[in-house]
Amino acid sequence: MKLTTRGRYAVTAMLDLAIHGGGQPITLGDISRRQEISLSYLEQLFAKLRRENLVVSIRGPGGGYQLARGEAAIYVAQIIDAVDESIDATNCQGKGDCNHGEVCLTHHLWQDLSDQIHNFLSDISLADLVSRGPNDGARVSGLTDAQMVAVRQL
Amino acid sequence: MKLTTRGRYAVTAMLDLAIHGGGQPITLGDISRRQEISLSYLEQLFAKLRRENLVVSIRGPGGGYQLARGEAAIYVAQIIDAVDESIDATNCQGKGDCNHGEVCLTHHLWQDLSDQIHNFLSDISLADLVSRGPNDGARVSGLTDAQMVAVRQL
DNA sequence: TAATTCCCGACTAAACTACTCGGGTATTTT
DNA sequence: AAAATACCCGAGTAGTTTAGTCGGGAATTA
Repeated sequence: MKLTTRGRYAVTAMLDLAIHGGGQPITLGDISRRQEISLSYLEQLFAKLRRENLVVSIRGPGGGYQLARGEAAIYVAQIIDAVDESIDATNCQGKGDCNHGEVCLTHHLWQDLSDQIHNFLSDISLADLVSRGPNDGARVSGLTDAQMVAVRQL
Repeated sequence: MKLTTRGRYAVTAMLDLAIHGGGQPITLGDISRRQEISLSYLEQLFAKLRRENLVVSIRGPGGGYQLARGEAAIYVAQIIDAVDESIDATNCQGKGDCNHGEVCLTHHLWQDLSDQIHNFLSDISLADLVSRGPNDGARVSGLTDAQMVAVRQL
């Protein structure tokens, strides 16, 4: 799990698609203008998003991109994974052939930590982000109050 | 909040310090050997960790680094923040002077998302990571079972 | 005084980011 | 058919970041 500006661009673009695409295809030119991301860069990002079946493309005039499925079924983690190759956390490449046993200890701990962040982002959908609105704060919808309390205490 | 290999190095090194430093100072040479991170690179990381008061240094023979406080009071988010400059999520630099109102919408959404990840990592301490052990899995200690269930369902 | 260890700045190859450029190809409209 | 729209794709690239090296300090201990 890597978390960089590129992932943010992708999430932002997908969010734009979720907000402005009411069943109609949206051109990358529109997204480029609205979000101020270069068109060619968007093309590269959307090539990856398409490969991961997060969007579908329609060519020709009136074409553009659409979400491949409902915005409640597309999760932030999927978007970030699609555009950012994940980093290999172990330097023994998961073979477990570290010289001293304790080295892999920290490797696995980091792996677990990374997994937890991934799980966290795997449950925030585009629909969650859209429904939250721009102004108000730290609430992810789709959670019970009890869950929110637990997360806050985490 | 940025999440890169550099942050992983820092967390790994701090974890090494938590595990091997029983009140005694640990040299960067030891950490370098155990974790296979170059000494000079560690020096750069620890300069930042020291500036953020996460470690204290002792010079001269028998010297080294110690955690600045108990491992239960040092959190993963603090370590990552110390070594990785956080990215500015808005391209209007928080001034809110975006041309079209809807642009800042996605900016703030990302900001909130980033904050949530930060909060998440702000409550995992070195002690949590140490007590989990290397082999077994996805459990962060210090949580009740009810909280774990809630998090899993997130 | 010699060894150890932190401290610090300058430098660098390799990778990554965020683009540009120059072409395609599919589809629709005229 | 021709023109316009829009996706598709690879190559190149300036600037930044990563993960180091190198060389020299300064503090402390034996």
